[in-house]
Amino acid sequence: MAGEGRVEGSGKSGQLDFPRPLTTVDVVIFTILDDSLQVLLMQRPAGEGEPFPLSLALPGGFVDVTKDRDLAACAARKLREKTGVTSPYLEQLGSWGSATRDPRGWSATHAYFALIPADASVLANDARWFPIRGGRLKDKLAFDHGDILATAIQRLRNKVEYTSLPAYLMPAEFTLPDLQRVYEIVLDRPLEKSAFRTRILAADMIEPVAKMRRGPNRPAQLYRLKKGGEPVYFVRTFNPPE
Amino acid sequence: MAGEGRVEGSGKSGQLDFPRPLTTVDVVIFTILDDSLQVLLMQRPAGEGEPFPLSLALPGGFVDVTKDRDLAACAARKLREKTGVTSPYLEQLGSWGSATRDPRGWSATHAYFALIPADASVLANDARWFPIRGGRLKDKLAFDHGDILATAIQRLRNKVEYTSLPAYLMPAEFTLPDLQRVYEIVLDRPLEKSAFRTRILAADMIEPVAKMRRGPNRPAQLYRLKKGGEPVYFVRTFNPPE
DNA sequence: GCAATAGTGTCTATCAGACACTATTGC
DNA sequence: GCAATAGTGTCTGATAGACACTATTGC
Repeated sequence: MAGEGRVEGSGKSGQLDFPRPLTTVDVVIFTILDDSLQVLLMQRPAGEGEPFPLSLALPGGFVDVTKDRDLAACAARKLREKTGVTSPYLEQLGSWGSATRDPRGWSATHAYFALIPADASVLANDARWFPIRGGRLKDKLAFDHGDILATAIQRLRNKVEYTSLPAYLMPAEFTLPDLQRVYEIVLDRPLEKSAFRTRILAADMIEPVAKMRRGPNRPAQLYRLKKGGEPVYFVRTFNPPE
Repeated sequence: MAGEGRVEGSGKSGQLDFPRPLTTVDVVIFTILDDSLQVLLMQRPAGEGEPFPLSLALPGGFVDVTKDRDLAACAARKLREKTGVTSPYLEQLGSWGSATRDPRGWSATHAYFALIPADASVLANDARWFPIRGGRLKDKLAFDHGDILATAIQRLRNKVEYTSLPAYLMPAEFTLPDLQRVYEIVLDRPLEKSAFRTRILAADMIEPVAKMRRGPNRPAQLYRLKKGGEPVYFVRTFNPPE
């Protein structure tokens, strides 16, 4: 079998002379597009010996020990290569490793999840957005990427209940109803306008700009994210369960 | 230098013919002992070529691709080898990987954290409990284990605000004041007795056993964890911040 | 004026915090 | 009775939910 993963004997130290698992990084990249939550997926290559040829998969790949200083840099590089985005919200999601998840051998992936505004990205040729409907993706994914994506969706939904994360999905300027709509898309349920506004404004995370969005109705105040970038944690979730 | 980490050429597939990072798993094991939160640490071996000889470190080590089916099994094995505990609360904490964290080369560790009752453990010879005072450990640790431990403490404290995690630190039978004391130790602040009892009982996570703890005062009802094992999430944290 | 959306106010329910109060044991 | 700890009740404050109400635009 190809790629046994035993390191070259070092002579001196027997310590390191044993098979090493493969090490990869995958990134779950979310955005809001067409009024729904979408995730960036790629098609696997079709080359000889490639696992899951032509299947859909999360963007990711092997850690390059010559290019990547650390795991977060590796994830940021993959995000940049696929979307051109350089300063996203990027959070570690967890790691998945087992003897069987990759047919090439024992492998472990470090998964990250990123939130970006759709209008800030220029996609690579082999990458496309796929909508998440009803909290799930229709397509099957390569490896255990379906599990990783499900975990990412769950983490996102959970955090949206009590944090300002959706702010990172917004364009530079947005209105409060825009932001509420994004919360509702991610949570897949309507929120109370009054409670929503009170909470967001109390959190002191956004500031008004001297512009209004005009339309066929009353104009809405435009806001932008305050500097700082740290997500805000609310003290209560939006809805007591049941 | 020893342990370059380049895999043996496979001939067929050039894909896998590049250096692989080292892959390890470390476990942050907490318990309550002597009325304080404690973490299990080991002394690093002193052998030739060993990094951080004789320093304190988290229990952990390389993934054994022949013994470990997956990362969680590897973490459970290390916990079992050091404490004898077989069914702890075990949660993934995150992963740390960089070119510089291990002098032997690019390495990535998958960190877990475990909660066990002190009375259920029989420590390995080279392992000892170390108290965490004021939310920190006095000693410096090997590698980046200080960072990992700090993250684990923060995660534990954060989750204790709104979950039933401390229940996994308790012996089989305990009273409500016992449990409250453990919450207070982890959070390092006193809690209101009345609110605490209301919340815990409403969470339906423990059940009374037909016994009381007697002492030089009013006896206290003994409880045990209900079957199921899943931690309970409360809808509000204990204390609104400030 | 009317439709449409932005934004506010008012009432209620829930639950943590504070704290006083009662209960049950050993001595 | 007294000390000590277990356990309960009562009031207040913060905030989400529900929902009605006002505000400002285009047509």
